Amino acid sequence: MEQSREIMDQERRTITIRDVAKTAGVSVSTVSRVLNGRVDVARDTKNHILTVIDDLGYSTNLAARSMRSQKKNLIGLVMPDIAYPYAIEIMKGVNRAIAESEFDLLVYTSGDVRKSGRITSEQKYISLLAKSISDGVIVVAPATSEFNIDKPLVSIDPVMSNPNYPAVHATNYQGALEAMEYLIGLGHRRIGFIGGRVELESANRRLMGYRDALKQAGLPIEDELITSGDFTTETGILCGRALLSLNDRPTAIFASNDQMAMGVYQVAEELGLRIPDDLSLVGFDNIPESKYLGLTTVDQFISEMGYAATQMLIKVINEESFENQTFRMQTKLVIRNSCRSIAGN
Amino acid sequence: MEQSREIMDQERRTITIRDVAKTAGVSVSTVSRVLNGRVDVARDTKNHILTVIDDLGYSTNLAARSMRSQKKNLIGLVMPDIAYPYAIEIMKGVNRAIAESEFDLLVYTSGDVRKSGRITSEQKYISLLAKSISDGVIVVAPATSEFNIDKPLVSIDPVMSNPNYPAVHATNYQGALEAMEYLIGLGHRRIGFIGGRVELESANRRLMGYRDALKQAGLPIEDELITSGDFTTETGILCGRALLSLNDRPTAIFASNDQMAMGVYQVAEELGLRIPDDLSLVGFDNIPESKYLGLTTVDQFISEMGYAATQMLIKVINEESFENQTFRMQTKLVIRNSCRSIAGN
DNA sequence: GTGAAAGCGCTAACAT
DNA sequence: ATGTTAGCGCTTTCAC
Repeated sequence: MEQSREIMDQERRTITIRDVAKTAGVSVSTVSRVLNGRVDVARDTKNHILTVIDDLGYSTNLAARSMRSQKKNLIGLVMPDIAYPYAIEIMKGVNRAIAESEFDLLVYTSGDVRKSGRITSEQKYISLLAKSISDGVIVVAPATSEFNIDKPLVSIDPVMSNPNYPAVHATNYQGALEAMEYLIGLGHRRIGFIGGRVELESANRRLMGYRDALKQAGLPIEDELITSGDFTTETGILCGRALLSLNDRPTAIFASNDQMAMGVYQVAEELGLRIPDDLSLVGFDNIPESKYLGLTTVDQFISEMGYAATQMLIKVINEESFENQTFRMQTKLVIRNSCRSIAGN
Repeated sequence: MEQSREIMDQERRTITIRDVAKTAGVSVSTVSRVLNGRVDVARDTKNHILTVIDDLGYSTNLAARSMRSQKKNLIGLVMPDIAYPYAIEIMKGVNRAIAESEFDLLVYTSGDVRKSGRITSEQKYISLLAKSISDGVIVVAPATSEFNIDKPLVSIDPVMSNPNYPAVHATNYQGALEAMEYLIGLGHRRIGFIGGRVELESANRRLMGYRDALKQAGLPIEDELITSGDFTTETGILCGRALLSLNDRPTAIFASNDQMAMGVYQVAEELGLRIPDDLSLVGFDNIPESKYLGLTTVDQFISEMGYAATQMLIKVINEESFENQTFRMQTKLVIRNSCRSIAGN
């Protein structure tokens, strides 16, 4: 009985470096040296300690370690939500860069954008939180743009165009412009637009591209053709319905992301409109799903952005330079499903 | 100059609870009390401290906090890789449960299964590592099955069927059996099989389902019809090629996950075989991609498994009971593309 | 209601 | 080559 309780206690308690030291009959620092691969430890001592570590099933307490040492070989990725296609693509790219590196990855999320509001300046909180245990952080489209810069930070698609830290974003304006020029070139005169959340720099630049393309072509900018969603398929449906139920229905729609374009796709189907034939539809983002629908889209190489951001961050970490550089991913129009030409109408 | 250097220094240094205390003219413990929402702090003091915190842009160092306190409101998800469909589905489910809870999520990955081998018992390392900063951990298909149980742990699709911690897995055997019965019911007599990594319990149970279904139907089990991949599309292609180039080509193929089934799909296309008509193809997992190909598949509700695992973990954390329960997700055959019936041949 | 002091598990000087 | 010691930033008794 005595013994079994002893075992219970032993099982419950966390095994620390001190337990290892005691069992091995050495000091804590020697164990620490072995743990951190220092060379100044006798072979025998080292082997013995390794055995004890294995026997006891000891493993480092990351929290304690990161409090003391600088290099953690860990990169943090902070996202408000990890379940939408954009986030997933980012993660794929980050993941690839991580796999090629000596770093491991810690993705931090509160699971839902809306939950972020709970605690005052949650965004700041989670960012710092991740920083406290990692060597640097990648932040995706943060709600706030202010950070305590005591650790390297790279931002993907930041709210502001010139933040005071390195950033990666796509050539949103250029991409939208090209998409519009493509549609206009096909003869479209009434082109609907579905925008994204207005507080985002990227969303605004896509809208600017839409407007400028029309202007350049000498076409009118009509308010009824400009709708706005929040990048989800649901709002794509809503906006699609609004646009397609106009008296003078647009002959083409440019959605500022693919998820919303997919919503339009659905609405068009409901209304009996076939997508390349009855309505020209272009999206933005090129998420995997859009391939299956044959969507024409502006590829901003999301996963490459994640990859680039990670590489930038690693570079900054290793060189300890906080240089404020911006990487612009070139967008590209992917015509999978050539839109209907109505030239001559 | 003096001043600017001072500012620099200030910017670089991390702002700690002591800075807040000093600025606010109170003790560290009072600040800590406010931070943790204790009630025994005077309103005025509290408000003042809150202001200072905001001014200084202070935020808690997670590492330090988790060293001292028990409740961290953080759940860890440990995965070898986060970029393949299965992992993504798990994450979606976990994410949903997290969004509904008071917990936040920390996903830990080394980015690549292969990298895991680098450090001795890396798997144990990362698991403990995540545990040291979270209240509990969800582990997905770990290479090893031993863990130090000092924190709640739930495993999804563990290697062993009866681990000594709560686990979630699908009814793999039953699912495979049903898929096979479906194909056999359509009259198929030569059904190819593509298995998964043999060290995984789930893969073996799917193979057992295949074998038993054949046995029950009085059909021979032929070695040349049984191939094995590693759950990637590439190996699906390899196995598909092998099976479809047999002299006596199978009329149906059951792949033990959808990614491999997609590989077969590709091979079939290359060979000019149309999928429902010339070859019956069933997968397993029901990842989003399979919807677009119209794949018939065994749905194991992956994301629900992530959801269930998270809920189980939260329950265990809150009740502090380490009960060893197993949750079995019922699989379901999803016939999207009814396979060719050859009854009567 | 608030402060002083003890430590969580670890690493990094500084000793020896 | 190894041990001793001083903290990292925080929470938590225990005093007052």
